[in-house]
Amino acid sequence: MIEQAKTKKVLEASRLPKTYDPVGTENRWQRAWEEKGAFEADPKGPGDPFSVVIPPPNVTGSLHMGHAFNTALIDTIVRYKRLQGNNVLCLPGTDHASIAVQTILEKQLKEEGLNRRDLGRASFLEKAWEWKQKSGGRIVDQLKRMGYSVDWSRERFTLDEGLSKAVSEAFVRLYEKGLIYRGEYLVNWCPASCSAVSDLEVEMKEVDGHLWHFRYPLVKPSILKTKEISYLEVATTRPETMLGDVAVAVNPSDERYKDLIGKKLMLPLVGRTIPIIGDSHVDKNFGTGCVKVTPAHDPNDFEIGKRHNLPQITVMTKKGTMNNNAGQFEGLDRFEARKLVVDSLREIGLLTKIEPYKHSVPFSDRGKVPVEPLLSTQWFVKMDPLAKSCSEFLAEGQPQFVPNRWSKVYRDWLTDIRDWCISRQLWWGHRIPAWFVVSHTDNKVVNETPYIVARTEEEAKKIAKEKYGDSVKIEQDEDVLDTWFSSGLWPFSTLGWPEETHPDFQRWYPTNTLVTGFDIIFFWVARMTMMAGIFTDKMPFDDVYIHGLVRDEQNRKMSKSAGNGIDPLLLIERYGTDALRFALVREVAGAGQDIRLDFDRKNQTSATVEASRNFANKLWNATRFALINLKDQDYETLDKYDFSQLQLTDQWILSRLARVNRETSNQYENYALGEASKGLYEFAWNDFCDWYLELIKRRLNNSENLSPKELLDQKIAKSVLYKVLSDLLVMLHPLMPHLTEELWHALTGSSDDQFLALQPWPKLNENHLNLDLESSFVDLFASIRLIRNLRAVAGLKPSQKVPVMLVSGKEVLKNTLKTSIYDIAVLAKAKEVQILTPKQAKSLPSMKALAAVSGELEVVLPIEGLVDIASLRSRLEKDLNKAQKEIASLSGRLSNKNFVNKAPKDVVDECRANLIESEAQVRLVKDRLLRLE
RNA sequence: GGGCGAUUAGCUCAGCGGUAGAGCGCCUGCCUUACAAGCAGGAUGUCCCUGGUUCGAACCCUGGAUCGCCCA
Repeated sequence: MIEQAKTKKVLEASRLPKTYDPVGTENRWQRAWEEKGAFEADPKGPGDPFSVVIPPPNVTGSLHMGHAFNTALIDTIVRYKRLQGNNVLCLPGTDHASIAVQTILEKQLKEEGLNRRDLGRASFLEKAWEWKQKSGGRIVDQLKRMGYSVDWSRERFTLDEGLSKAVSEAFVRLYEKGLIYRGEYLVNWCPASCSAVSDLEVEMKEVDGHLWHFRYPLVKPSILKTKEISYLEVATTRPETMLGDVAVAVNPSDERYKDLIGKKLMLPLVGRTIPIIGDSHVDKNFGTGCVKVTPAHDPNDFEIGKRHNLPQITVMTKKGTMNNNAGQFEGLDRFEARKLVVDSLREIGLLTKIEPYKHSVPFSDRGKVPVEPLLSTQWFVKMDPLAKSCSEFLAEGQPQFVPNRWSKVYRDWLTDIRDWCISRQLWWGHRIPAWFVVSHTDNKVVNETPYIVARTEEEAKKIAKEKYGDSVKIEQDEDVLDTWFSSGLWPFSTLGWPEETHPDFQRWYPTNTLVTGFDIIFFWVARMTMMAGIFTDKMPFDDVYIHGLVRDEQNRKMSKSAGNGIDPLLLIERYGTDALRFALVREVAGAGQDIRLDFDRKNQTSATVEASRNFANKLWNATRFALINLKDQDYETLDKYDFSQLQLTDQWILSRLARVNRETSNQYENYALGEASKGLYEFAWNDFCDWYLELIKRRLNNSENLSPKELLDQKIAKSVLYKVLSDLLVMLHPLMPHLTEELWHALTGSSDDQFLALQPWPKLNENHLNLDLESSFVDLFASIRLIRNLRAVAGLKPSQKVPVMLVSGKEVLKNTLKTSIYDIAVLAKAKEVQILTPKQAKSLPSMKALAAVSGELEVVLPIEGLVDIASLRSRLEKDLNKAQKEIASLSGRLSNKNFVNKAPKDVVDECRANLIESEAQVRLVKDRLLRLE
């Protein structure tokens, strides 16, 4: 019964359509994998653990090429490990993207004429969750369309309960270790999102600006070297900040000004008296050599201010408008104020010069507006101890970067690191687990208000009561944490941490490989290693595989704002997920390099992806061919036969198969995914389809009266065909999961609840490796090509069969040709094939036959009447020329004593052999040319 | 200013000490019952420039050019 059912299925499959239709197939398998929980991991399962956490995409996002690329790479590795029998966990999830989500929601509110404060925190968050439920699933669905073999039952979201608990736990522990502090510092303020951002979220951009020169009058004019000085001239790119100036600094070694140090200036427009100070950090050669000092609005000035104990005067609000310290400019936007300050200074004659000036301006990554350095009270993580621990791990090779050069980038960043501002003035995110004892400061939160850091409100309240009495009133900090704070915990928070006895954590932590782009090494990779170092005493992953960016067809970075993204879903619709995945992986060489994806915007086509789709179709048809021939189910496993019963052709393809098996698994293991895909492509298309399948067609031919020997031979061919194809499908599975799953089912007749994805990697049979045999097949193929080429030169019709004579004095070659005489006849469309020694050939009557020479093989097509003498001669002359050049080069090298003495023996031997061969060829070609006379 | 990467066929890229490769495109034939999304055959290169090391350099080392990225 079972046999019958199996047969029926295969028969159906043999009626596969001629072309592969990816979309339906892919959806079907994605559903099947998910429904059957094929990739759900079991911590008690067999095999060595192998775990990967995916870089959680932003919950607001939709699938772009970067995700597709990252997914293709991770999934290839993960599926390979599964085939290798590892106990694999690939854990998916998304992150909450504080700023991005909040920006979207506030925009929506604004359209209704509201802001978040009108709504209140609770209802704002309710709305945010609602929005997340609605749109957050999109990216997940799109990841599923990539065929991602992750464990969806373990999907996490950075704001879910467990991860939130991990975040408070991490915060509290860092605080208790003295690694988190709160204080008033100059931070990067993004006026667009009205929040502090970290240094990493600031992007320096070259901007065409101006350098404005102003005069600041001295309170009392001074005599310097008999010259009266009544003012100092300063130069600035940001005139509006002069309202907050508290000093002018000069270099103490600057002869022009050093005697003025300690004197006072009158700050124009404000009327404040400010000192002239000496600070060796001032660059004498920049501008006028006098620097206005605004500690509350410039990082360098902040440092100068600290060194000289200067006051900090903030002149702007958090919205980027001028505050009441700006006097008449209060209420103006900072850029409006800039204009008016300049105008005012011009009016009173203190503006002396405006020069065009190119300079770097910090922009907020998210808000896309210039960041304002602003004094503000924020929470910070002390980075030094964390970074130091990472550096120590790195010195021991942990983690291992692939390619290794990125470890230097990572290391350099760790060694020169500044503290991390982690508080954000937003609502969507992890609220900071700190409670202010507001009753202590008149029910207000001011810098002096004491606070309690605790895991929960109850815990905070308890501590507060103990310290401040029962009537104490506490209020939680309004702010949330940087999204990257929670992302930094991702590799262990997703596995159950802080509960370290969690089976997932026990089984799969630390994870094995992290796969991500170089653009987030600092943002994410380094944050994870730092957090893991302090909380788990381990690096969170062994290897970090760094990949590049996918660039557009003009090699530009794809970006939303430039609108040059190539939509992966469009390519999936058109060519299939497997084609896209294969195309992306195939472009990768080594790792870390950007790849360029070819794309025709007008027709929305991609030749690269199309080529991969064609490859998919090739496999589809190879399998169709197999199914048609295997429909009788009369093939066996190869161990049923004595290896010597197999034909050389079978032995050859099995040798190639074994070699590809070994090479491919090495490549997968070593992240050489591009190389693996190229190797499999070549094997599948060239060796298997172009040669092996063609070679066995003759044996598969079903004629009525086959001899027992022929029958056996046919059965063997079928068995080898089955073996090679089924192994190939397994090896290709990590790269083209859907197609191979489909074809494997068709080929093996496996039931629907069995998956190729869960099969073992084919066992490598070392005994099948036979390099000599492979090389003699290379000769055989070359001979066949030579005949085909001659046929083309002669303009023979494909249907026209002609006799062929192969002449060679080389025994090995002759033997190879002899055993394959029928194959040559079929593949080169020859009527009869004769293998002759040169002596035998000489004794034949001389004729103007079609002939060509390659090495020590001479091919003769004795078809006098049809020969186009001219084109034949030109071909032979070309060969002669080439061979003579070869001789010149080789004999040149061999006559060089240094070469013969110093080069390795095998190189010299090869050189000699080649020379002999070329000389033989020249003789043969010359002889042929003579016969054409 | 410091660092990194790239420069090889018309295009996209492999190769990284032993006579230059692939895919796409191009040219010529083919609907050869697995595949025209295919088959067979073919053409195409101062391997950016410059010195040097070496018997031998696309590959290693000097110096430079161009393009791109990161950090300040």
